[in-house]
Amino acid sequence: MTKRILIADDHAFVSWGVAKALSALEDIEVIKSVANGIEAIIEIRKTKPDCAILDYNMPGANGLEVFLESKRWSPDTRFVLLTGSATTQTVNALVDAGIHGVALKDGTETEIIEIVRQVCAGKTAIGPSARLLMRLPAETVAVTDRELAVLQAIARGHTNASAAESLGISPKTVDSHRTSLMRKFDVSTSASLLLAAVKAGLLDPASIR
Amino acid sequence: MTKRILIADDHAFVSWGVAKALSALEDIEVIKSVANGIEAIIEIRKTKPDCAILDYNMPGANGLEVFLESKRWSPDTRFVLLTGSATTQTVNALVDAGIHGVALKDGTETEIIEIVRQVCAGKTAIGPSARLLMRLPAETVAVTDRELAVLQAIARGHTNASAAESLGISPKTVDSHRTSLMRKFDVSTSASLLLAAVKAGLLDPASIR
DNA sequence: CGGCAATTCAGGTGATCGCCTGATGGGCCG
DNA sequence: CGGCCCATCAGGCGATCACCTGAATTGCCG
Repeated sequence: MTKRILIADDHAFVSWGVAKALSALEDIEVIKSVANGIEAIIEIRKTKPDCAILDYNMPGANGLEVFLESKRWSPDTRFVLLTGSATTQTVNALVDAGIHGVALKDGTETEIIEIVRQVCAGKTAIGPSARLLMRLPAETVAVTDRELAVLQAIARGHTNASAAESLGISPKTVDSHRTSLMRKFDVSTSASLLLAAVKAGLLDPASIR
Repeated sequence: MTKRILIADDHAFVSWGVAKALSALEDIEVIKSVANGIEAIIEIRKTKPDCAILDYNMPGANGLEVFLESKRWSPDTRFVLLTGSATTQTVNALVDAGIHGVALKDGTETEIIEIVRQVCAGKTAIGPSARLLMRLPAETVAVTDRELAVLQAIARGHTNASAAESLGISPKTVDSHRTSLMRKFDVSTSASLLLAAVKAGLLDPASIR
């Protein structure tokens, strides 16, 4: 029985290469390639493929969002994350959300093919390189909602006082959260706190402002 | 006459996909694929290909470093940058350095093929998407050597005083440079200064510490 | 129900920052 | 040679930060 596969990746080379690789297999047919998250959700809902290969970084919606939304509309579709820049947090979030397979783009082409096959066969498959990421000293800093809000306010250039105003709370509360964050990240200045947050994947420099 | 091409990319899918695409052409032969910068330099020096396709982000040495080093040993080789995450600064640096072609990975496969063909033919080719990047409001903030040193010190968590000590200058001098930087970046806190520097490509969060 | 964590806020203190003016010397360029 | 920029440093001042203790409220989980 031929498996119908959808590929969602905004990098033409990757989707093209993967499509070529998978098309060479007899029991697999690539029915669609899309280049952004929104389109991926729409197409998965419409075509209900047996398997969807998702990039994480896509315009419109990221891999996690596509996965969560799409599986509501196409519960029988199995999902493989194929990402180039995966952090421990990203992989963990995807696995926690129940994704069926994870592969990194720096793996070999046989690696992803094998993962897709296994996932299509109903198994769960985490690629060796992705598994390595998960084993890493989790370095997971638990940040609460309000702490994150304060973090983003500081990133926008706010002082304690102006951040307080924009969040509608007392400057002292902002101070509390900021101090708490600095303790968690083991830094002693707001400046290096931001850098640490960027490194931890909590802040995206490009998306501020 | 068949062109001998080398591909350097640490993403297996990309190098594999590009190799497949180029191999389909009659007058092109992919003689080698490498996955890191050091290996790229060695192989280019050894094989002296007609054309080398370089990723920017690679372990060992980045695309710019590979280009600068390799052209000394193989002056007749023509170089194409193929990158997924290009900033205005990156592209400009490469073009300034005299690279022959620039293509982004989010382009179509025909785009890169066309660029490689043109570069092999002796022309200079900048892909449409890369050209778009260069047209962007250059947003180039000129930073002096000492300012950059101060910036990195702050990024490492130093205060004015401790940064001064590590640089062997007066705290007041550090203060001057930091103030000057904040003026240039149009921010009013050290924290958002760091974020702005990251956005501008002057700091790499991953490489601090 | 009782502990626990998150969130909120207060008061206080010393260190540091952000920014100002102003000065000195070196290097480059027309 | 006279600007001009860079790097160096000084003094000073008000705002802000970094960090402390302590405390009230809420909601969740066992």
